[in-house]
Amino acid sequence: MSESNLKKKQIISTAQALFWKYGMRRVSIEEICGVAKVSKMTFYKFFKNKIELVRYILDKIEEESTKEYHTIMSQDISFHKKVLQTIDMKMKSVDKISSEFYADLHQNAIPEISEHFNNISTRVLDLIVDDYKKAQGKGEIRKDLKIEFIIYQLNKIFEMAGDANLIEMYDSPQDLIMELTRFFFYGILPREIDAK
Amino acid sequence: MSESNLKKKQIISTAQALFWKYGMRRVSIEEICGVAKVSKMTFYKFFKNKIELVRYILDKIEEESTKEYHTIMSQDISFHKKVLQTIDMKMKSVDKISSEFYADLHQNAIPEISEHFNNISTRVLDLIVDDYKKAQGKGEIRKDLKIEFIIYQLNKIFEMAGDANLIEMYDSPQDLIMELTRFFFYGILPREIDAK
DNA sequence: TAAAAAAATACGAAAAACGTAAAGTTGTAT
DNA sequence: ATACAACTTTACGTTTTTCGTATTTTTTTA
Repeated sequence: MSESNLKKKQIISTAQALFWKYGMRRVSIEEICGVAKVSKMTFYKFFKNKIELVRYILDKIEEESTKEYHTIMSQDISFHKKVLQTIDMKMKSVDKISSEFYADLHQNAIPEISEHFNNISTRVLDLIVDDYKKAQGKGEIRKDLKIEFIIYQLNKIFEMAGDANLIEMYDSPQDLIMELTRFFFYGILPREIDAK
Repeated sequence: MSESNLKKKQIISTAQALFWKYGMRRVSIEEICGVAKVSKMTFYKFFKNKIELVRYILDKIEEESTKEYHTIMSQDISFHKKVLQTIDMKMKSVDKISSEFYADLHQNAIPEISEHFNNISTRVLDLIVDDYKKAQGKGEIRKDLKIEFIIYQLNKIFEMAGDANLIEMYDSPQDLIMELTRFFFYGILPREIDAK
């Protein structure tokens, strides 16, 4: 009973990571099992097939992402800190939206799933965009930046934070995340403080 | 004779794009033909099989990337401008190194090809890293940034510039590229100039 | 309009992925 | 020690995908 949930979680998290990168069409059940170190039989103990697995993952994402988002944004702290918290929180869980997964859901069109996915992502994104636009209005974000662009960059951070090629450049994944975060805020140019 | 080369180029560039995103294992010949709008027979007119295609692409990359790089860096202009030129030039051709393609070459290990690829990428990267470190020494880049991180971010720019989801946020791909470039240099925070 | 190039169709063979069954392993609680 | 549950391993037949080629039809170009 304690074990069975662990295996299920292994399946889900690796499937999520693989789907994210490659879309679901390109990822086989056998590959998921291989990476998750779970036998095929165990997979079929939990999920009828790949589509059921995707449905499950999407449901999970919907629940988590809306809950997480509201927790962060309802706090009474600066926008800058909220962004940092967003990054920190998302870092712990696997991220929600990837362009590959997204594209696959759109193109392959298992109608029920692709519709479900659209509902989730648009709802969540609308919330975020709204808050960021307010922050931009207050001068907390460069005015000549498109907010949608920022959201996109935020998502990219999580992709990159999981990139093995990048991780191995640093002593720890945490160091990489800090670098990514600083880059997100400041770009590559020296800041006035540094130049001093 | 004029047409045949065009078809070949279509095959190569789409294959390159697909391999880049998904690695070669996940991309079938039929898929390449479909996207490139070329019949399968035409494919086999030019290449014996997938491996031969990959070999051809790698050879092409080696030649192009070293040549391009030297052209840019031998000029007598500021580092900042060289970076802009690098971005501009790479933008025109498909980029060289992608993490997926890279990972696939490493793992699947068709030994001859994977070795060849390693030689190319390390040689090119060493050149770039060297120049960027010099620039950092001169204070043209924030000192607390790892140079390898910058190279990685540069590569990401080209990935993102081809992302359909991002492109459709902007009036033109050029606008997107400019946004990406500004983000690369300045991050999201307001600059002193703007704040004024 | 004839020749060349490419596409479309069709096909058998090979490989990969699917889904299930049965037997073997491991850990664990009694 | 034993019985039980979770999981793995092995094996297998089926379906799907991909491969590579042959043949016919369409398009291009000279």
